Amino acid sequence: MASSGGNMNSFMNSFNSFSSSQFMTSSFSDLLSDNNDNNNKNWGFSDDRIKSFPMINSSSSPASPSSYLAFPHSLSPSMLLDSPVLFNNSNTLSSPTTGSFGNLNSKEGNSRSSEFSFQSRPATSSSIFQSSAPRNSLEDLMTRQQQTTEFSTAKTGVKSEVAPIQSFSQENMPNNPAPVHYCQPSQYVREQKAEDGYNWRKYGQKQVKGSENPRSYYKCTFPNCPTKKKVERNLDGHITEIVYKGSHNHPKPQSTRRSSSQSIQTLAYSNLDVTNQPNAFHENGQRDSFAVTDNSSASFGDEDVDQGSPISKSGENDENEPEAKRWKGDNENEVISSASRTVREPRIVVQTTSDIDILDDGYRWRKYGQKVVKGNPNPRSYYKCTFTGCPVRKHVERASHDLRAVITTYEGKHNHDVPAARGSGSYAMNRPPTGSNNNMPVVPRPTVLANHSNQGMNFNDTFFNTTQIQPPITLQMLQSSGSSSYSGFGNSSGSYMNQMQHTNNSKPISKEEPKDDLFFSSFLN
DNA sequence: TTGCTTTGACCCTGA
DNA sequence: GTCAGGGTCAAAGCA
Repeated sequence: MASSGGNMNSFMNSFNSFSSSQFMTSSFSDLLSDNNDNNNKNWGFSDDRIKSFPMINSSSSPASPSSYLAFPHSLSPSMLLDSPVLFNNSNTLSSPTTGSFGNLNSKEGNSRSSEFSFQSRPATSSSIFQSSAPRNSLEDLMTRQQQTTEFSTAKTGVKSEVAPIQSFSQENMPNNPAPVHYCQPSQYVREQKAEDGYNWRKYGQKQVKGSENPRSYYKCTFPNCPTKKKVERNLDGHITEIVYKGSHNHPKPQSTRRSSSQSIQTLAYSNLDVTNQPNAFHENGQRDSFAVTDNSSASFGDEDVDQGSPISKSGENDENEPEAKRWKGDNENEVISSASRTVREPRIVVQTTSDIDILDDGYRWRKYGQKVVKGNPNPRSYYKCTFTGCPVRKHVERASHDLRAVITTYEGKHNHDVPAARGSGSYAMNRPPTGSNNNMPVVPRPTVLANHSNQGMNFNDTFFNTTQIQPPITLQMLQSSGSSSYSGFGNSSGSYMNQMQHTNNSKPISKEEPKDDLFFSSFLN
């Protein structure tokens, strides 16, 4: 566990290491295989593994968007669409994470194309689909990985329940020379059905208000499997967004309909989250400056998970939360559950709605109050740790400026270990999004633990000093480089990464005025 | 016959 | 209590 997260430096190094050049020179299969080696423990995100994931090239260049969008000719984005991203990292802040790039295939630039929400998942599967990745590599990968890796969609936004993913169109990517390959709608649809290896049955479709894109609802056809997903397509029939709900309670079916192309292993890049996740803490109470949370890392192979990995189990025993709640992702209770070891200090976590489910700290909480606090029209839910005698409390509220962002504040520290039911040590690190199996799509999402200096302090009587910000990155943010703290993905200033810097900063950061630069810098150091 | 999609209606939840 | 919106149900149709 300790290693799973690694420290901030290692993380950043990983990022740096994962320069575009490296990525470009490494075959996709190689990357996957490497990840596979550790998938049981680190889900591909342990220290070195991170290198395999081109999150953001911190130092060099604002990552050209193109680098994230290029796909091998043989690999159509559609193949990736349904894949439940697996980054199961456990604490995935899943979501919004997704940083998925929807509509990559949309040349016309449909309505969705204009929205790019990186949702805190800078490193997306799309990253892996560098044009350099030869088809052979991909096929190899499939063969070797045997469906162990899932690729979050490049073409669509794949997000876990909690993670809203949005589209990422070419036109939104300045200087994007890399061609985006996409298949025709028919092909797209066909492949879309099998790309994640599971069988789905459509049980509904609806026109959602505010969007011209119809939303389709699918259920996993496996008996008693609670997994569902909703898919939004634009008028052209291209998927603009996919949201997975729940987790498969069975191995991926050895479907005969899976053609070689369909069997493409999707590599899920879940949130690269390093948040106040439990994972961030070592057994001895020390915590890394940076930890990759469940959400974050790349979780690989739902099969691995389903077939005995601790992760799958953790997902199943995840409180048996009602699906509906997780699906909506608006129930703060869901937020609570991650495998954190000990809340060493109060902290504030800002994450997107989709993250709610994933913001699981491993402890059990009981809601004891709710109220609207001045300055924020959104109600603040209050929770207490249910462990007898444990003084820890936390409250959760949505940011007034962005409903997708949830601010979680911890008070005090646990005087006990993480409830066994919540998972074992590995669980802490690899635990999939709440209630979900590892197959939940999660996007890598870097998160940083803030305030090392506070370590060891007794926060029992006080609320927080640290802030963790994991705001969703939207196209708007990207486009408004000047005014937005999230502006410009790949832009050294004001990017999502910048936000990450915050949490690493030793001094408290107000949520109102995130120090983006600092946040970003932390990854570079 | 089986399995899947379509689609209008119903249910639930929140404002 | 009412309304609106999202999610789900289930009958009908299709392949």
